[in-house]
Amino acid sequence: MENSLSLTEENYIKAIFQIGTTPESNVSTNALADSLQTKPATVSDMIKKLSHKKLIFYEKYKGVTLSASGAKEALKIIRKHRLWEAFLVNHLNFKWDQVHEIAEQLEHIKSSELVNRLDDFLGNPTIDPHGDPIPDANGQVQLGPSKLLSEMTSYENGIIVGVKNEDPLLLQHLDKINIRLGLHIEVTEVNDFDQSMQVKLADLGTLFLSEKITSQILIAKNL
Amino acid sequence: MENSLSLTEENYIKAIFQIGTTPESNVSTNALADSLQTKPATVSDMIKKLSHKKLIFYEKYKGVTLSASGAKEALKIIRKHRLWEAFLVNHLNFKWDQVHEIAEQLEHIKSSELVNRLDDFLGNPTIDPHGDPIPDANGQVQLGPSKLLSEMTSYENGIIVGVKNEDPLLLQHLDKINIRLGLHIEVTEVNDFDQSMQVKLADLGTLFLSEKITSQILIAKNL
DNA sequence: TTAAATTTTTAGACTAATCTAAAAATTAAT
DNA sequence: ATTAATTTTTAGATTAGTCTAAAAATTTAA
Repeated sequence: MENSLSLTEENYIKAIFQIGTTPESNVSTNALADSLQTKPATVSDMIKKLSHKKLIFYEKYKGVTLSASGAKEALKIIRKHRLWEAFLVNHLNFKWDQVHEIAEQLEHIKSSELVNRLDDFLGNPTIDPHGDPIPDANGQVQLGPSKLLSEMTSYENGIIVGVKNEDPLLLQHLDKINIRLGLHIEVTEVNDFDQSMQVKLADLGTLFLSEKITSQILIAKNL
Repeated sequence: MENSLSLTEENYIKAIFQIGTTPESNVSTNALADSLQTKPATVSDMIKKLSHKKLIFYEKYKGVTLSASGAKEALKIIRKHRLWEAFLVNHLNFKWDQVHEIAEQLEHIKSSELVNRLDDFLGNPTIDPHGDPIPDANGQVQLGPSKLLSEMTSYENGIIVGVKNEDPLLLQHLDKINIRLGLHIEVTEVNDFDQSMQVKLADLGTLFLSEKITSQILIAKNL
């Protein structure tokens, strides 16, 4: 139980969470160095440390992924960040573009009691001032209302949260083309004639989908 | 202008401010080590650093005193600490004995905009939940109502904030026995028969005062 | 007023987080 | 399928803050 993270460790965990488009996707050393404004060598060292603490999975030269406990920590930090942003905007009259930097500091304050009371004080909001969802005390995210993939246009993106229809033939087809719940998806192109789509799936590249399929897939806004 | 203090430096400055009963009194290395739960050797090193930054005055083997800029920093930290405590108790329903540890973290958040907006949000309180005064944005402390030294009883203490009477003979006498404004004073004993008092003055030791004198001296609660 | 006790400082070392420069592994390109 | 370019890791140093042990200065007490 004696495992409270340092400020630096928290920042690494959060960055890994935010860079990884899906929980499975590997985050590269360079991407992390860029995001944290530090050098790849530094990241390499820290990765070893976090890996040793079992917060991330790591294979040399292959990037990192959060473990279950790592993801839990990330969600706690994001929860705090977004609750504080809500406080700053809703009660201290900050503009929504002024709160990020301050919330970056406040997110590291350690006291679950404080976070939960703040949550209550704010009326248990589900989204922050930027519209991003606020994880609850258990790390659960209330995803926004989902819509059909077929209703989306180019450049829109989100994560796959469900299928409208349980037809085994459809589900088997989706399995075959590697579409599954939780995947990040972005619409690349929509064909005006038959509404077929070109989409990009995290880590799985480009795919063509007919309207018959896109009209069965539910998408929600990503974290 | 590039002189933002580290968390550790802030804690040293605050401890020096709080241990020194008066702005002039020297704070010893050991007292600081005790207060900060560290070792004298560590304090010795940090003292050199703070001295070099001109936040404190330091003479080897003679303890330290805050400089003007050091005192300003200390007041900023204390202001933040007490404002956050007020927020935690008045708006998040914490009990007054639960807020210190959390405020110890919150006091280090850097944003004067945040502090001032928080101050406004709280209605510009002048005391925190423990009755301690909250410095304003300029570091000015609104001292609580003063009372006569003659109205105090054993163990009560405070700082000398005024004299009721401007009689030169009285003032000269006070000068002679080293009593002056700003000094911390504690009542050691009160004589039931003639109301004369034994008092302890910061750094000046014990003194006997007749009721004629104690009834002229105004005391306010110390910081 | 000299000796003993205490306080403070110095010396040398350790850890966490960082850096630069160079080596090693992977990926891309001819 | 080699070579070139890129990415990642290692090696060796650096800084802030800390420690222990020992030396030096100050204070207290016989």
